[in-house]
Amino acid sequence: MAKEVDPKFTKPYDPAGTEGRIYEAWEKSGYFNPDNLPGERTEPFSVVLPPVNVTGVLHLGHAYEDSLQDAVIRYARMRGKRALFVPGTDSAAIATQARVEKNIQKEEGKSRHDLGREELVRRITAFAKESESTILNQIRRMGASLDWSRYAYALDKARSRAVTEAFTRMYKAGLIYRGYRIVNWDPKGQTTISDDEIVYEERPGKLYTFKYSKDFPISIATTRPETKAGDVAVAVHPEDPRYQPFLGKEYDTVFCDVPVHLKIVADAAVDPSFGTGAVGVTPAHSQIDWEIARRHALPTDNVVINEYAKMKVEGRLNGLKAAEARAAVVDWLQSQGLLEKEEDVLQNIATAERTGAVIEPLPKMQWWVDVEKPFTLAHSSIPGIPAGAPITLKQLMRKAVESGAVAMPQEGFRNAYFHWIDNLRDWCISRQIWFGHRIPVWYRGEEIRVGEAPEDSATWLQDPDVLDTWFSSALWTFSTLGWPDHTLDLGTYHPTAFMSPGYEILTLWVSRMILMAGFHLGQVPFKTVLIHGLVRDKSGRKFSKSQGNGIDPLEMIDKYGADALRMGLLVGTAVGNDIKFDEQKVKGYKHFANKLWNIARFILESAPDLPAAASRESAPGRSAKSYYPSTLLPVDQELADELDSLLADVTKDLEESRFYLAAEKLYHYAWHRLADEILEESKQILGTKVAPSSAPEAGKASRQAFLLYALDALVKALHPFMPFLTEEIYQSLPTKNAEFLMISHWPV
RNA sequence: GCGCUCUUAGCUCAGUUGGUAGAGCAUACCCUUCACACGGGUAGGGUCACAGGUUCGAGUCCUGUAGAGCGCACCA
Repeated sequence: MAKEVDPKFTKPYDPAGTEGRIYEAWEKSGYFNPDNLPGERTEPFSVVLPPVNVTGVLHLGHAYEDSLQDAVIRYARMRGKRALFVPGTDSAAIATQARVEKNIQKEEGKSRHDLGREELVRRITAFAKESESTILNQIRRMGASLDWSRYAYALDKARSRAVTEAFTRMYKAGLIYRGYRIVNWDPKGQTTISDDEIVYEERPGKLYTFKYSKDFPISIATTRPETKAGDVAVAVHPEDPRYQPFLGKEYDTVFCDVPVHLKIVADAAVDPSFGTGAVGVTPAHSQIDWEIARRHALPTDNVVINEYAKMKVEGRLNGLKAAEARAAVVDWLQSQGLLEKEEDVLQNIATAERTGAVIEPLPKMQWWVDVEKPFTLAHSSIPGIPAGAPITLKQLMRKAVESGAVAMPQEGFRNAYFHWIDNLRDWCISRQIWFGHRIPVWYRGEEIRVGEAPEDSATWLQDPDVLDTWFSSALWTFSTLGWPDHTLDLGTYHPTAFMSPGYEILTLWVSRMILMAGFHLGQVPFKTVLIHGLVRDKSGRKFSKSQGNGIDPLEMIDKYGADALRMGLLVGTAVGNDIKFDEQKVKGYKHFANKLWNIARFILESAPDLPAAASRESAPGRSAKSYYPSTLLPVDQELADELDSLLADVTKDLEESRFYLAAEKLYHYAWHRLADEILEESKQILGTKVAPSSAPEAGKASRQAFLLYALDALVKALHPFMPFLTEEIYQSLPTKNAEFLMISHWPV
């Protein structure tokens, strides 16, 4: 009685032999591009892939992000929407340049200055190009249904134009300005970085208490004695009784060969309980001191440390590295009998995220985005931000989320976001590196031009700096859709529907996309943002090259298949929490893939010739009842109802972003309900090779009809999670009536 | 210092609006039976961190405590 089925089902499911073939067929079909999707699709649904750095290879974090967003896109596509998933890569300016520079230094012993700007940029571009194709193919292997015809790269022509335009508009609105201010200087990377690119590290240090000279009346405490050569004042709390007599007095002394002039000032920023309650004010090498100096009209240009973190002063300290200078100053203090105390303390050291170097605050002329300056929007679709009413970028970023225009369903992340905004200062956007979007500003004497290159460009000098890589990334949701042109894509797909970035870039990227989309379009960049966690190793450590605990997603795919990897990453992990990656889990879902494969085999083997009704495409809103109105017996009708209610449940989970639950429920039903119970019971009804059934024909037909329906529905509902396997089964289903499962209708 | 997240079976984690605790892996025993040994069956294993409270009823809500992780600020 067993029917002959496709012989492929007689062997275990073979992901390696299936996935590549299927992805190629999908890609060739053109259905990744919503313009080609069949049927009437009016509702757009777009997701822009967080651009992947061209330096890298695919890691599990990408794999997770791809799985999550691809599941969302595939679900939307099956719901009949114009589903667009836009692929892209980022130049990751500092990271990429640092990496190539390191290679060149190692292999050729040359620095970037030996090569020159043009040659270095040429080399980095070549490296990026090579890296790009590697990573794009890796993303394909995850099964991500990206529309490759809309591929964008951060440094391509269209994106460069968007960057220039964005910069120009913000400059004209007075939101971008050039200013001489204290910045976070990375002595290793030789560039400024923004506050958000700083990583604080706790390190043991020493707190020294001393006097500048024998005659100086006040002792001060510092962890950086070497900077004291640059002091211009001593600040105390205005109400500190100990120092009232000295307020306003000025002193001249020579500190370790360096003449210093010190004024005693009162400033509320000083904590009277810390150290001696008196602060040596070093405006050129401390953010806080800079601000104190500004408040008291003290000189701010007393630079004693240069860009290489070396001393630049008169006398014995000159040319010493900061650490050496510190020792020298301490020696000198001791020899003069000025050192009063030396205590061990734990301090938070600011280091550069990319290079790990200790940040040296320095005053520099840089470009900034003003987050406090009011401006008005010509158009706005963001609730609470009317066009024409003055607003600041800070307020805009807050309102967009507060009003729900950007739905950020996780309360914890919403709070973190608001907290960040409250502490936000102007954003330093210029970087002293060569790879990236060069600042679109030209100088000729006192003249300044912003925007496209002037025609007589030979007489102008372009600003040598490039923009923070996050500046162009911040435009990504709309620069990928054709902005600044008013393209059809931009009108159709922006704001995008959904995005799921990691929490580590909530402030670096998510917030700035909201800023840019708000300013340039009066829109939000996405309607829903679901922040996800970090993929860690089994014991909770971050994956890192130096620790050697990296896991290559491609190796997992080779071993278990992309479907299994996707399930292993998605199931049982609440979005937002960190994921401890467990290979055993992936292995488990490989077994599940095979289980489903065999469920399909069983049902197809025992399937009759297809009842006419079953071949109908499942129009939205149709339940199993409407498929087989005359053939289902009550017992099977009950099974169908049970399945339908599960499908409704799963659909609700997907609508509310509980992917991990939806997938798990389907898994559980398929294995422990359908296979373990219903199929076993069905053997009695349908008969087996050795034990023919004695059940009446009507009972058989009814059960067969249900089983076909169940298989059809399961394969569809699992498709967002396990796209390859389900597509491969679908291609053999008698109920198949679309070219691909990918474009068939969701079973509810 | 301010804030966030987590604490559920040996391990990794689910548990959506409160209704008698779940999965995978691991463990023990049995079964190569006819969709699948990438399988089937059976079993053991949890006072849901702790202490209060709200409720007819709390893993789920509230308050507090402890531990772990993270973010922000301070860091003279």
